This record gives sequence, structure tokens and C-alpha cells, in this order.
Amino acid sequence: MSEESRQCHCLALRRGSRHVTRLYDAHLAPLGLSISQYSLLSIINRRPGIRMAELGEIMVMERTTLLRALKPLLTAGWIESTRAKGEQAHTYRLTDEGRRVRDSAVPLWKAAQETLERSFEPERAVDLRREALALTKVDFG
Amino acid sequence: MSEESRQCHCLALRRGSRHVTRLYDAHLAPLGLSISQYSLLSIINRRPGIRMAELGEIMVMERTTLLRALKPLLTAGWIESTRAKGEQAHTYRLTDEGRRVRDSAVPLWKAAQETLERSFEPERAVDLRREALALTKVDFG
DNA sequence: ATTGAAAGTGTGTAAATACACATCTATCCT
DNA sequence: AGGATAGATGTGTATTTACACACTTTCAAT
Repeated sequence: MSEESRQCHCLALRRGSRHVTRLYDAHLAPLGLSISQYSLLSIINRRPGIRMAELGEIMVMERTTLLRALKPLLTAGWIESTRAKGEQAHTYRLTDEGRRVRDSAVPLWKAAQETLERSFEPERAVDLRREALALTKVDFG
Repeated sequence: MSEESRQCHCLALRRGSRHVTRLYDAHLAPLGLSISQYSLLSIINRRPGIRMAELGEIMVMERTTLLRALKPLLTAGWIESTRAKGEQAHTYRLTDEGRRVRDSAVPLWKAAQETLERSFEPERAVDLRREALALTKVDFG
């Protein structure tokens, strides 16, 4: 690897991100869920009535990306969107079925999380998560 | 955000990864390069004659993903692939033009890298990179 | 020589991602 | 009321990513 690429913060994060995504996706695969979908269900579960713009900020995802990521969840009947009279923004919440799916996915998520912590050391994992989250909050201008 | 999603190592890494990807992509955009492509050019530059399998390991990328990621670089004439008689694997190297493109991209990459370090604190950035790289080396089984 | 395993390459399909552009909706100002 | 504006949604297009599957090539063993 070149000096630059070896030192590239971005490449390091992307590699790490791909690596752990594979781990979590593999654990969630039996339910036909990706970690991306699991994250969406979890966030919406915690904040029923959330708007897309907020979801986008939390996920650090483009609005349009989100729009298409939510579509299969809507189609599957796991989430529903409503818009109150006089409101512009749609709001999203889990359906009963969506809650069931998410609940059944939690143990699989937990297994992935524990595998990561066991393999990497719990403290390092927590530190890495904290720093990655902090980085997300940084405004590059 | 739900307790789970707030604590999810994977989501944190993915968010961080998306956030910094935007930063680097924005800096490289004037050259029509993505950080992914820049990384590929840099790695191939450093290790001329590299095989796809090795590239995949370094990038933590699926072979088929890599195959399609390399295609535009081949089309653009920035890299070339050859296969020696009696060898199964193609090997990749930069063309002169590819080297030129990469060289001209280095300052843009550096600007992104420096912006990140300035915004996040150089030490934290380096630590985060080191931990993300270490994580990549972990075998989850 | 044949075949069979291992290594490598390529394609179909689909999801995740984002930018540019267009459209729709609510509200505010006059 | 009518138009301007800001906020929100949706579409076209393209890249990135990966899984499943199929094909090809090399080489070793019989």
C-alpha cells in the first residue's frame, strides 16, 4: 500500500466499516435484514413519528438514499408513513409487524455485537464507536 | 435513537465512514475521482503487478466489486492489466497517464486529510485510523 | 491423455449510495 | 387572492457494493 493510502483516514474507516458490515449482515441474514435496515427499524422504533430529514441526519444518509432504503420497509409493511393535515413532512413509525420483526432481530444483532467485542476487545470496540460517533458530529465546513 | 442503535458499533462506523467519504469525495471531485478510485490508484501505484485477490484483501472489497470498480479505470486508460503465459491471475499496474492523474490528485487528497485532522484533532484522527485498521485485521470466524 | 481440484474471471441481479433536477405543499407578504 | 419563498418529496441517472452462479485456466495425480 502506498504511503498515502496506508495513512488515509478515510480508507481506514471505509475498510473497517465494510469489515464489520459483513459481520452484522451475516448475522442478520437469516431474517432477510441488512444492518442498514435493522438500524432504520431501531431508530424509528425509538422515535415514532420521526421525519425523513431527522432520520437522514441520524443515519448520515442522503435524503434520497433514505427514501429508497425505506421503500422496501414500507412494502414489507414494517413501517408506515402518515402526514397530518397542514403538515408538509411525512412521519414514520413501525407497524405491529415491524415491531415484531425488529424484536426478533435484536438477538441476532446482539450476537454480532458480542462477536465484535469478543474479537476486538470490548473496551477498544467501545472507544472506536465513541470516536466514530464523535467524528460524525464534526462539521468540515 | 434506540438504545441498541445508539450503541451499535457497526452503525457508528458506517456513519463515520459516510461522513468522511463525503469530505474526501468533495475534495477529489474536481478531478472526477472518488476516494475509492484514488485509493485503488494509490495502492496499484505502490505495488505494480498486484493481483486482484491481493487488491481485494487490502481494500476489504469483494472481488466482483473490485472487478467493476477497476473497469472505469481501465477504460480511462489509467491502469492496465496483463497476464503472463502460464499465469492464471491478471496483474495490474498504472499507465503513465494513470500516474499523472494520481499525482495530480495527491494535493487534493492531502487537503481533505488535513481538513479532517484540523477539524477532529490530528491525534484523534490518527488513533481512530489505527484502530479502524486494526479492526480490519480481526477475523470474526 | 484424462480428469479433477483449485485458482481465477466474468455475469445477473439487487441493494446502498448520492447528485442533479423536477415537483409539490404550506406559509408569508402585500 | 396571488405570488414568492422555504420546506419537503419524488425521479433519472450513475456509482459502489455484494451474493449467487457459471465459466475458464492451470496443474497435479492417476
